[in-house]
Amino acid sequence: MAKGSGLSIDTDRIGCFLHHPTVINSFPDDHHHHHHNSNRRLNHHHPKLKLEPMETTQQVPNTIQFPVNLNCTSHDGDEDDEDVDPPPSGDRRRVIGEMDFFADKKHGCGNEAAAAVAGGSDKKALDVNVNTGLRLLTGNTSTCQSTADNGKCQNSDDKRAKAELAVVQAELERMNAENQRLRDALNQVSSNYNTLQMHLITLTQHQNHRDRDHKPENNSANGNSEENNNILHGGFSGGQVVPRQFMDLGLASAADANEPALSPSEEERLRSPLPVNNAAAKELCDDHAREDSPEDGPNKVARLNPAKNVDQATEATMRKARVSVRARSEAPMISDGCQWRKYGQKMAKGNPCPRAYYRCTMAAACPVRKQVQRCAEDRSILTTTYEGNHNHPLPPAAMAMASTTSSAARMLLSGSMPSSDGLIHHHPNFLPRPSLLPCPSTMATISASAPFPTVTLDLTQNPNNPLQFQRPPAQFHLPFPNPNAASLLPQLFGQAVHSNQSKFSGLQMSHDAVQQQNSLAETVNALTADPNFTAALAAAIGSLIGGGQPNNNGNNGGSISSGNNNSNDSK
DNA sequence: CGTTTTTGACCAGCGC
DNA sequence: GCGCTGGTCAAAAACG
Repeated sequence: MAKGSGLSIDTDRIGCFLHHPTVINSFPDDHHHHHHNSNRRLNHHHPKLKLEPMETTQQVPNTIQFPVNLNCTSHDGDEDDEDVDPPPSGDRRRVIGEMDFFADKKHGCGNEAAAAVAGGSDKKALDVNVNTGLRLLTGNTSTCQSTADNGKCQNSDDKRAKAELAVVQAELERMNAENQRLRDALNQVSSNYNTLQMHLITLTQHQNHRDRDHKPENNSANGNSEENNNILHGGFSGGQVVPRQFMDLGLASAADANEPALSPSEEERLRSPLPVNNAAAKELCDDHAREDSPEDGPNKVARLNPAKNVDQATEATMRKARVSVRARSEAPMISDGCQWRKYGQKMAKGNPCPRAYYRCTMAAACPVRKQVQRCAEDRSILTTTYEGNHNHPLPPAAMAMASTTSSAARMLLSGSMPSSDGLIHHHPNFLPRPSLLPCPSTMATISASAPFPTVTLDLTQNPNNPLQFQRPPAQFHLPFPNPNAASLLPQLFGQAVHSNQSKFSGLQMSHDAVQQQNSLAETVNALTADPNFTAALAAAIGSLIGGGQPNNNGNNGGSISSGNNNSNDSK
């Protein structure tokens, strides 16, 4: 409705706006943060991962089948250096050599094999420096070399050596395949670990919340069974902890007190690895929405056209989930690796500093937006609020921030926060890796009372926080002594993500999928591995791991709880 | 000249 | 219904 008063109101605000010296051009054009082209390459061929399978007891018997030593496999010039490092003179090689020896003898051609090794053209096969067993073999080669049939023997042995080389190469391929399978298994285990971790956290929160409530009605037959059902199955959608806002938007849990228990198939889906992409998350949310009886409010629309509008509602909810990052910075905007375009600036109530609105421009229709505003009380504090999920691959520099905010948002959407008091501080016990996250609980706060579910990461409270941005020598903004530190944040994030990617290298996952697999916890791990990186940031992020749903796509952000419940924003 | 920023206007939600 | 506020649009201006 074109409220006629709009003009005067806006004009008034504009007037206010103009009276503040910080308003005009307070966000200069320095925020085109192009991708930091990381030189870090994906560690797709981790030598250790490749070699380990060969050391397993399962591999050794296979080597027995090969008549000739496998030493050449370690020195074959055709090999990928990354695939096979020159192994140390370890037990495996010795074992193989000895096996070769006996294998040759078993075939009754021990001397021939030795001759092939000794007189053969493949000098690589002579590499017996670590192989005592082959030393014995080579010691017998004089017989063949000293005979008149030496040439014939050599010719025959050359062929034999070639054949053996082919066999060895085949074995190498087989081992590579085995490595690949093991990597896949490792990835699967890692993924399952993350999933279980998140489930555990959620269940812990459920339990904690239930203990706090002490609601007698929870003991009722239905409620109890439903709750137990969900807990037993690791469902992360405990109804009691889902903020009403989400329910209204179609994300409510099926475990809501009045809701029937999940169907087996749906339980299975909830049990299985959490959604790793937007589609899956949406699907899951949609499932929930389908089970929810529409409430008044936003779901009125969904009642008219459930399938379509539930999607819309889900999208809306995902978009409204926000993650806010507060950090000290003299710069107008924190570099997060993404490209943003400013589309608006507004004076917000209670804050003389304008709020700038940006949208992601890395893809045509990327719905991600962010708001940037200085804190009224302390203008050295910059609050950046992310909202929405990226619909495009992210550069490494942006992946970590996106993953972080997405995880935080998904924690909100997964219902892993209480609904009653509206504002909670994450308890350290909820953190998967408490030792890594010695943060004050106030570093990460969740607001469910605000119009939009909001997570706030406060990076300003730790006095030792390296993210205390120094006055920038240039445009940006980071807390590192290095004048170029400004660019380190995204790179560090990117590095963290990279190191995660390496874990999934064998899965041939898409860029998105990799991101999706990356848990926030892993990100924190990687971050904390960097001694220069802020423990406070890790702590803040880690405090969100609880529901952290690794989702590449995701920048979600938010603070500001539109309702401006963030006192520091003081709008 | 294409892209980005600025900024007045518009819209929707909410409270009274 | 009206006023207030947050958020967004879009034409004009600025920028590179």
